[in-house]
Amino acid sequence: MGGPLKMSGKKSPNGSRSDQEGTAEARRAPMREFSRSLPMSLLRAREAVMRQFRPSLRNHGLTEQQWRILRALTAVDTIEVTELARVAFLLGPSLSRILRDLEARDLIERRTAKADLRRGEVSISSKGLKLIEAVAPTSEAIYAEITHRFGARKLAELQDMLGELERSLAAMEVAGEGEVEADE
Amino acid sequence: MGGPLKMSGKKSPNGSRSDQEGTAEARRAPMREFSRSLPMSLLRAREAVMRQFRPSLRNHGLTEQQWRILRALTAVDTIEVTELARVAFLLGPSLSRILRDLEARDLIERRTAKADLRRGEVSISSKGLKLIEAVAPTSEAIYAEITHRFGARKLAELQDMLGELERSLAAMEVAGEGEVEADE
DNA sequence: CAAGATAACTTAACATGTTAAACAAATTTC
DNA sequence: GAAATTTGTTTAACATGTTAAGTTATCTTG
Repeated sequence: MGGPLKMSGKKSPNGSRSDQEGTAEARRAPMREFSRSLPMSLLRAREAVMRQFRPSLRNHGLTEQQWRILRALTAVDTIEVTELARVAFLLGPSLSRILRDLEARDLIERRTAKADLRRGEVSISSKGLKLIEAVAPTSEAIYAEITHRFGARKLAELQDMLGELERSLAAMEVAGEGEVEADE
Repeated sequence: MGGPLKMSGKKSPNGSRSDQEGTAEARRAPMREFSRSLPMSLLRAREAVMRQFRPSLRNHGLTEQQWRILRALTAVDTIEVTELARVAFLLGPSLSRILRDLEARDLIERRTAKADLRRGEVSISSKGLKLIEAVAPTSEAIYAEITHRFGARKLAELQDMLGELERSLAAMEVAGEGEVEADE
């Protein structure tokens, strides 16, 4: 996304452009700057990784998000919907739909908290656990292969940087550019 | 995703809910391993970045993908649909729908190639260009702020690593775990 | 050149992303 | 303690992700 923009028209990225690029620079190396933007880099990298996992998940009838939820549930006894949304990194509405489906497939169980009737408590079912156990070996193998190819050291370093990036932006308040609409 | 799994001790999912502390390891550090997986790290990092841009885009009536397309179009005179899908990193069906919408809003122009009637050639309209120019300043400011907060040096380093990760996985053939279905 | 195979899109169908609104249960206020 | 507000979750509505199938045009072969 927001990579440095150069409005079409005059493009003098750096002086001394003696090549015959003229207006055709685009044809030569299309989208150089654009494809290098941080959001695009992150998107492509993630897709490259997920592309490895999706086929295996699909063979077990799971989407990436469904897997994230079941995977998260294996680490806890029960968990509240909101907390589950946080750890599985899903928005409420998506989670709500997926839980409905997973419950219908008997992969999870659900009840309402007695202390607070608004809250729902979710846990994985034995059937869901079996499914996870069936998928896990392949997933682990793929993850190991990725680690091997990229290098364990570098992988750790990358994840450190990603975490740092997150923290760097956590405090950055999002400016909606106008549209302030007087508080009420 | 596929981070090393640890099937936390069998937690008798159904019935016998008496031991409310049994496998408490979970309560202690929920989702430590899971949240550290590479796909989750990439997803969270990207979301942290995009969260900064979305409000501004939204104020201009653009989604992230629509912006990507228009942004890509500013760098070329015209481009074929397939090539556009590649640079904007969108799947054909998504692109097809979005182009239909952008054309209806007169933000892009479209014609079929005379040499090959299957191919569609797309270009940005003057209206689309004006829109881009209206959004660009804010986007650039946000990108600059991100660069400043995280550090230009580190940002470049991060993008290098992401590119390397992509290349590492490019050749890794995706194993669908069985399901070989005899070739036809 | 006509049938078969490819290629470039587009449609279809289902799942999720994203924002807004609805709802019901708790909490706060006056 | 009832009205107003907040909180936890779900619905709704629209846009995109993802895979499969459909369409039309081009290329390959025999």
